[in-house]
Amino acid sequence: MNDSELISVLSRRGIRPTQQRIAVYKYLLTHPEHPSADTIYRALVEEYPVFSRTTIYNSLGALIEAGLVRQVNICADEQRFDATVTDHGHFFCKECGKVYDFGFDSPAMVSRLCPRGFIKEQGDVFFTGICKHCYSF
Amino acid sequence: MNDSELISVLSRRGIRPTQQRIAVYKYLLTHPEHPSADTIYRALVEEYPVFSRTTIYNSLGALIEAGLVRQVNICADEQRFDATVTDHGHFFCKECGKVYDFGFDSPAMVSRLCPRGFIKEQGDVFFTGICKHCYSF
DNA sequence: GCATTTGTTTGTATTCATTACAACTTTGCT
DNA sequence: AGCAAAGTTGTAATGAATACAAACAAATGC
Repeated sequence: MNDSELISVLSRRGIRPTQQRIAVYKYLLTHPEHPSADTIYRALVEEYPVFSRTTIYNSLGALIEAGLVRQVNICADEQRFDATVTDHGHFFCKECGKVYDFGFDSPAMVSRLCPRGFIKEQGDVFFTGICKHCYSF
Repeated sequence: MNDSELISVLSRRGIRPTQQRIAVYKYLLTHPEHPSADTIYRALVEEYPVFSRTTIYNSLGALIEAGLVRQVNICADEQRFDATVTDHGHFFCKECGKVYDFGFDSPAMVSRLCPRGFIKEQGDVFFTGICKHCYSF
């Protein structure tokens, strides 16, 4: 996705396509490893020397509000963020700290877990354990 | 579960059944609404005036290590704790803020979602939305 | 074009959950 | 009893997230 496409995506969602928001969104799109606010900040401050931590949080807030980004509550110590908003699961490796995405064979299955009468807006499946790569040792 | 039963449960899990750990565990067993560390602290300090916040965290850590308690990453701002360790889901109502537990029709279904080669230690299904009671209005 | 207002960014100060640490206490064992 | 190991306590430190006010930019009205 190039910059003009990003601008139109943000505009269509009703938020002003500022340089900072575009940079944050672009970073999330190109780094699907669920970075923390701090990770995003460290990366972007290299590229744009004047970039405030607060702006990271503000931009993430605006993007979440607009439905373009999701918050992932997978680690206890810090929030992680994810530009993939379609239903998918997360696997957190206790060993290497990475968060892996995985799809569902049948997405409807997950919705079927939701109890009757409860209106589901967002669903997440979280697993914690040892990832494929760390288990080899 | 009375105190002597609690003592034997803790002992069997390999942790010393101290008064404080028993108190924390008993609180979680009798309060299934997923309290935070602070909520537990405030409640227990009433009963046992000398009770440190650090002890709450230490006890929770020991109980989690022993597999008797689970950490629930429901809110971004604070950890919640849960003495129900069998696989179950959580529904967070945006309206009333309550966290509902729900079981699965077929628990194996959840494990089947875990990607191949990844060693699952803990699984959690988490829905956000509007609960049955808030939807009625 | 210029002034006004509205929204955004920035940097610093603050909040607050959690952790680190060292002194003290309790428990288990011989 | 006496000793070592484990647990508890309170305070201090950490660090992610938020509040806030000043500076800045962009949109609107004239």
